[in-house]
Amino acid sequence: MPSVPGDLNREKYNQFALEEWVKSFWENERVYRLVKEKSNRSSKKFYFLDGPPYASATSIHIGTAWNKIIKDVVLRYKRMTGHRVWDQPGFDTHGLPIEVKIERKLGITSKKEIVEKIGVDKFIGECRRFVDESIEAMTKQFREIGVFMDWDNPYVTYRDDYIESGWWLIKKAWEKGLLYRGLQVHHWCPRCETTLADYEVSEYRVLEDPSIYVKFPLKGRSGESLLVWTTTPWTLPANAFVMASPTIKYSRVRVGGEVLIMASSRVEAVMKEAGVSEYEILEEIPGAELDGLEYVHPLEKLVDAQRELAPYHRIVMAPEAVSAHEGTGLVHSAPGHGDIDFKVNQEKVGAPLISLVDDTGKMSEGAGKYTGLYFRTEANKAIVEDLERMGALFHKGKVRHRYPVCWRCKTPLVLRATKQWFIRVSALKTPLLKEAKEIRWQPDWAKTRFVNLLKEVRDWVISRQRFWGIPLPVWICQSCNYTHVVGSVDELVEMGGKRPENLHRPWVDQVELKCPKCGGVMKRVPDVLDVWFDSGISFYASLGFPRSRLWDEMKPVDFIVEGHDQIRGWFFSLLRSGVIGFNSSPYKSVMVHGFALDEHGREMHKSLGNYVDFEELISKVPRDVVRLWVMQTTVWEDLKFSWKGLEEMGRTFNIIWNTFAFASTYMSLDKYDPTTTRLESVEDSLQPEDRWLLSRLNRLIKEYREAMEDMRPHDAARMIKNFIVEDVSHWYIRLIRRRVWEEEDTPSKRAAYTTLYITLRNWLVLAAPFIPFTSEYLYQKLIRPSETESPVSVHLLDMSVPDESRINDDLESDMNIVKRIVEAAASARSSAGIKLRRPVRRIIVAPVKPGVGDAVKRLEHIVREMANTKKVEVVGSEFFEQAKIYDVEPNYKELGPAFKEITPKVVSLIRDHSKEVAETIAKQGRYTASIEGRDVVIERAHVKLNASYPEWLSVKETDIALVGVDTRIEKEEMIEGIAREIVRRIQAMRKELDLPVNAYIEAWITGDGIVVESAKAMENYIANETRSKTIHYTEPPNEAYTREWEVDEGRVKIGIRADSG
RNA sequence: GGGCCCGUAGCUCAGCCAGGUAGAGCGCCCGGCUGAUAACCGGGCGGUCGGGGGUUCGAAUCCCCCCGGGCCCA
Repeated sequence: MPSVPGDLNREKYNQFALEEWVKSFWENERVYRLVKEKSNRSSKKFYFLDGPPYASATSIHIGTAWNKIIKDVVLRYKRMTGHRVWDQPGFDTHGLPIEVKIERKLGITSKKEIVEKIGVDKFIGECRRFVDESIEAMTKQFREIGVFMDWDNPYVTYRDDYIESGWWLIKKAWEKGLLYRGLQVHHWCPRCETTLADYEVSEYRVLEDPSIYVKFPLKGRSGESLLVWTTTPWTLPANAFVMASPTIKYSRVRVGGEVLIMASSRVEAVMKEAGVSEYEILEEIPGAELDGLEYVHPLEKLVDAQRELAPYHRIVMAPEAVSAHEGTGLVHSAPGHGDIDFKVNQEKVGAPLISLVDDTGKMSEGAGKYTGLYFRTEANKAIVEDLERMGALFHKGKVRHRYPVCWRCKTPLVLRATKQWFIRVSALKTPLLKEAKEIRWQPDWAKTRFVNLLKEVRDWVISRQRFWGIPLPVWICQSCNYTHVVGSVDELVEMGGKRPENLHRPWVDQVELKCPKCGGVMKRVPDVLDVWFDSGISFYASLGFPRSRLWDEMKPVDFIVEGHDQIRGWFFSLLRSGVIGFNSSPYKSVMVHGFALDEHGREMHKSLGNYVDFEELISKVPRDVVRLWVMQTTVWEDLKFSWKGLEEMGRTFNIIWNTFAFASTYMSLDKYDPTTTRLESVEDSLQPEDRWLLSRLNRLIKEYREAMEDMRPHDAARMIKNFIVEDVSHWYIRLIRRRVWEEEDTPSKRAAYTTLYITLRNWLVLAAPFIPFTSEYLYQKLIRPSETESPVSVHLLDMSVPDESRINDDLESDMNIVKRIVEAAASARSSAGIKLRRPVRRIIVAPVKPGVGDAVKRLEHIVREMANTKKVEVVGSEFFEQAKIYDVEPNYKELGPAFKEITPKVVSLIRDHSKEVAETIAKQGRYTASIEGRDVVIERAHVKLNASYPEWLSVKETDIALVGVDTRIEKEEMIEGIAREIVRRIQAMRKELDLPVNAYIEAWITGDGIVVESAKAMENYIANETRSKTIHYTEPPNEAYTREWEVDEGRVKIGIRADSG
């Protein structure tokens, strides 16, 4: 078997090039297919369902990339732990946003133009082409960042089989009595000519509207009117009644020759706004007394529809609709144009539901003289003019307020009553709640949010009056109105229809069925489904249910993960569909991720100029760097994008590379073969640091797996990063350097190699889900050449399993202590100005916490090596107490009152005997002396006591120990120190010459006496460290590479030359 | 207006669930180490833990209110 190669040593590190190499490697070796085949042979199923991104972009958002990276990490982990992973990606393809994009592209602005100018068939074709292009572009980018999913077989919601699966659920809802057609007030976009669901009404603009106060004369009370405020004059023609609150006080106010009724709390403000200063409050009356008062509508004669509404013109008690802080406390109600109006009418009035605005926003038949005028502009103007002319206007002003606009085309919306199709989700509240509570949520609060939403669940308007969507499969008989819901294409044929060439409009609209009741012609209702319906059925529709029975085998979905906006969105629509269709939740566990925001925590938008383009990102930052960086942020919290953060992560990759390059360099030099040197065979030679690293490794494997199982991938990501950087690179490799440099093939060196090799190999396996490119590369370069039997790709390995018997808490705790002692020693050396290169005689440790002394004794060799000391002494803290030098200064404030007139003499005494006084007070608390025959007792409080350590002892005090460095350098230490200075310089020169690490040289050393003397005394050491065959103490020849150096003790001239022999 | 989340050093973030002397990395300054070194080690500078109140011997952590940001709703 070949040994570990040294490729990584020779190669210059370039993460971009590395990833390109891996990309072609994966293609050439068909790695994804191999991974998939291995996974398919596993027995435990893992049904992952991809939340389909909306296919309307040519470039993905950073958040979308993060989303897929999370999924990829989880799926890779699951495959490596022996799961049969379902990894089909999906795309959401229908809906208004795409229609609007296509309209723009075609240069049209209305539904009418789609039908008459373009043709629905061509329009649908354009939508489909656009979607296909988007899918292709997005797929390319997902692949680019290393996402291993089945990209050749995504589920796509516009396909006929998917649509057919959708029909199945509508039919199911119908059979359960959950599907109904109803008249309800909803926001409507007059440009898109479709109804919008509540959640689609999400954008508001500040717009100017009229703010008018209208007089509604009371019946039978001449000169007395209700004062009504509105900002939507166009709704006045559809007025049915006026709402007031029984708990508000109202006033009869005399203005000029008439009396107006309004809320008492509003009189002052309204009069001020109207510019009326002369008015008189005649009487205050409780709101309840207004109940039932009848009025005459000022537009009654101009609007046909008012004939139907006139019988309902009275005051209705509706506190839920009335505010005492706005308007007049009397609210005009048009049940066909207001949500709350509709409700109050339904519950308390029962007036006919009349909307006087048509699909395109024009006043409809029934609006009398206003028919044909556009609601917010022309109609408003005409109505206000008429009111003014007939003296029904008390005041006319303007208001700027937030008004809802269409989320796609920004057209101001109109509230109107239309006939729509609903699913009675409100009837499913109990099962929805029950199912939601069975689901495992990460984090916990997502469940809280979800349950809160479910408690307020409302019926779902599923119909849209558009084209690019799943057609509503409802056919109605033109003669007898018999309604039938079709659940499949076969059923169409059974009902006498023809199989359409495509299930979209317009083809499906042409399918006519024969009425089973009367034999008449049945036609499809023209609506399509809300696009949220599409993704909500993906759990079974992506598997081809009900035509395929795969769903029965796979159910339920084991895992889904999306952003927290999807709690209300996809997580909810999936559950809703699951309960409608199968009476149960379709998924078992949910992970929620955050939003990708900009540096300042604001949303990234092209319009805000803070948008980071995906292509730009991966051209600047290597893929794995992006992956590990996004994965280390707490998954359910928002991700603040940061170029600086990415750059920092790039440096981590440099450390990873260096670590593997180190292993590659020395293992190859020593022809280390991991297949012949197993851990068991070096067991007896394992040093404490080796056992420590193996303990850390196995703890890592254990905790990593726990984090992954608990849906905390960010913890796992941080663990692998910290382990390789802190434990392996910063500590272990520093510890084993000496062992690795040994010339001979010692058991200790073998043990170090084996420990390091096992560690790096396992680390690659753990890292593989997160940084698939880098782990693959390092696996190919370091592991596979020697382990020739191992799989083609790192992604075909099984996830590491911890050997818990290797986890040693005591050893890890000892090592932690020793690390801190070494740190303290370094600090003490630093303050004494002694370089680490210079050996010191001894380091003295006085533990202040239990266990410290033992740890230092057990790992003494590490302290010696890392702190560069000949001896480590563990002593009691009295050592430092006794070594302390005390000094005092007189404290006049206390001395004066105590000693009065002899104070100056006491001060002199303290000054003259400061050392003695200080020490005595420090140890005994007081100092006694005699001044002019008088006994004097100097107390602790009489002086300022200072303690310090003597020159020869530099001390660092920590909470676990006092660590002292004996700074007295004898000749022996000096010689050794100088020798190390020389070695260090020869090494630097070797490197400058770019000599191979194992090349031999010849060296010349001349210079000041003590320097050369030291070199001679340490000749063996120097020769060994620098691979010098011979060392001459003469002037170097001309052909040698020569430099002059200065060390503390003098000058030295060094020459080196590669040894030819 | 409501539900949920976030706010810790100049920057990026741990720590909070299970209260016990405020941490890491980056950046800046000084020093050291170095044949894995664009690495690393020591020291220094840097904090009203968003603000206020409460519980407690003790609060970044638990409770209440407020401010700023996010998501979802009204």
